[in-house]
Amino acid sequence: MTTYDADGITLERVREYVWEIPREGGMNAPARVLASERLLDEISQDRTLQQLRNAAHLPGVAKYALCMPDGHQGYGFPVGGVAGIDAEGGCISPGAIGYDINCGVRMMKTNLDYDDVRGREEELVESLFANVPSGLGGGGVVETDVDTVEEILARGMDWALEAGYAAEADLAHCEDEGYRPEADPSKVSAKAKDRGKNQVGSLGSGNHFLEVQRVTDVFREDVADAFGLRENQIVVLIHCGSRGLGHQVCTDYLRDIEKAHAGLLDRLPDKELAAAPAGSQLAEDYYGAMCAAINFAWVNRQLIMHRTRRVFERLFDRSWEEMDMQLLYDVAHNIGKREVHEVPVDAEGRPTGVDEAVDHDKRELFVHRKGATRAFPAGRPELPPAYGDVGQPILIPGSMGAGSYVLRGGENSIAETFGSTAHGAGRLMSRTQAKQEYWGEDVMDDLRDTHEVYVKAQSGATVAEEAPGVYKNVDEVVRVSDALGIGDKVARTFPVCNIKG
DNA sequence: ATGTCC
Repeated sequence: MTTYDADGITLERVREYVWEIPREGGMNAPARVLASERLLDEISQDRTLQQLRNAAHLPGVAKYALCMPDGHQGYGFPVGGVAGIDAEGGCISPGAIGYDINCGVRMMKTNLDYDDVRGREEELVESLFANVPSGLGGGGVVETDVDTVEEILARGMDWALEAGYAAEADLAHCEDEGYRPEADPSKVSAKAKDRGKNQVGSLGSGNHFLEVQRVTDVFREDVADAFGLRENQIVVLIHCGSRGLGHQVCTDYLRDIEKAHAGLLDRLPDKELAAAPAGSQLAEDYYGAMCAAINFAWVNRQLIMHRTRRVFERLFDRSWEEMDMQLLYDVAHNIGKREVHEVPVDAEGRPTGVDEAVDHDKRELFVHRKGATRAFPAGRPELPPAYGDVGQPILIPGSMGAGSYVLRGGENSIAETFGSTAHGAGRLMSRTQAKQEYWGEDVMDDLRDTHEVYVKAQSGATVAEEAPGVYKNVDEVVRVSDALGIGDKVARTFPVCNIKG
């Protein structure tokens, strides 16, 4: 058997690009890493593998805990981690969903070509930067009150439609139609709502951005046609989350769960994995609050897209409808969701690790995707009609120097990964290390001079933190996803201009 | 990711 040794953790090679940490000790299931050896070399440099092994200790983990090809260490649970956990006898863990609840990305199409924007990049980047709120702290497209925040939390994209910031088609092209009906705004703290009220329609900071891109390659012509993508087309990618509101929801519930379920926590290898048992009051309350923060993030991205349409209308002197600025899709990167999957079950019929299975059956799970994208294939009823025959669009932001990818949900994703794939290139180094290696102005000069990419940011430090060199090779991440049949390559894009916090 | 410690 081929094995891979990584500082105390031995992985067994199951087949090409599939590595397994066998079940041992307190693990409730094995763990799997989906990666090439080259990516595994990078993944094993930080605490990702330990965190993945720890995640397999969560009660009710079904089949195996997973790490996607872009995985790196996060708070308690890897970014790029996926766990399907029994929604009846298992648990829900905020750290396995992430602080930035429904951090995600959407792509808006246009009927413009690269030639239409060439020579006007600086005008475009200045206008976007002036009109789309970004950076740490407050300031959004809408600055509102707690009552309106509660409406947004309860109704998601439906609020944006009624308030005149969205078209019907925008709702249809979001995961879950931009609305989680289980949202319970009464379970979101006053402090979280207060942080959110002046951040509706704001990018934030860190790796969040708005990028105008051009399509450079099409790999699957039939799928690209169904998605409405073609070479040289201008598209806009928006990456951001639920800002201070979602962060506060995570903070609030981590604190409460640690206290109320200390017994469960004592049996876990890492305090950061704090989890609420399925069926407990805190599990229900956190789920309702998390769904509300998910709704908030969809509205956030919608308002940024709405403002982007206005900027394009002024610059190109046409209506957004005339420029066919339609939403391709909005995908969540950091969410937990009740989904039914076929899983191994034990003699009592409870979801279990793949080794202990006496049977397989459909069970409701809390699917935790943290830095991972849903990747449902053709035929799934959750997909919008336009994508029902080809699979859902998956958006994989790369870096400012490498470009990004559009994939489609692969045939094997349901069986292999609870219907999931990677969410980006994945960091290679910490933000602190990035700021030691790079200087923002130099990164911007280099991108402009060598790639004709125009960047404008609130802070030079943010540009240094997001320099192309801090990311893994996105081509390699996508190659593995495609080879495993969990997310198939459809098209590639390259930046034209980028604004960030 | 994040009013990067109430």
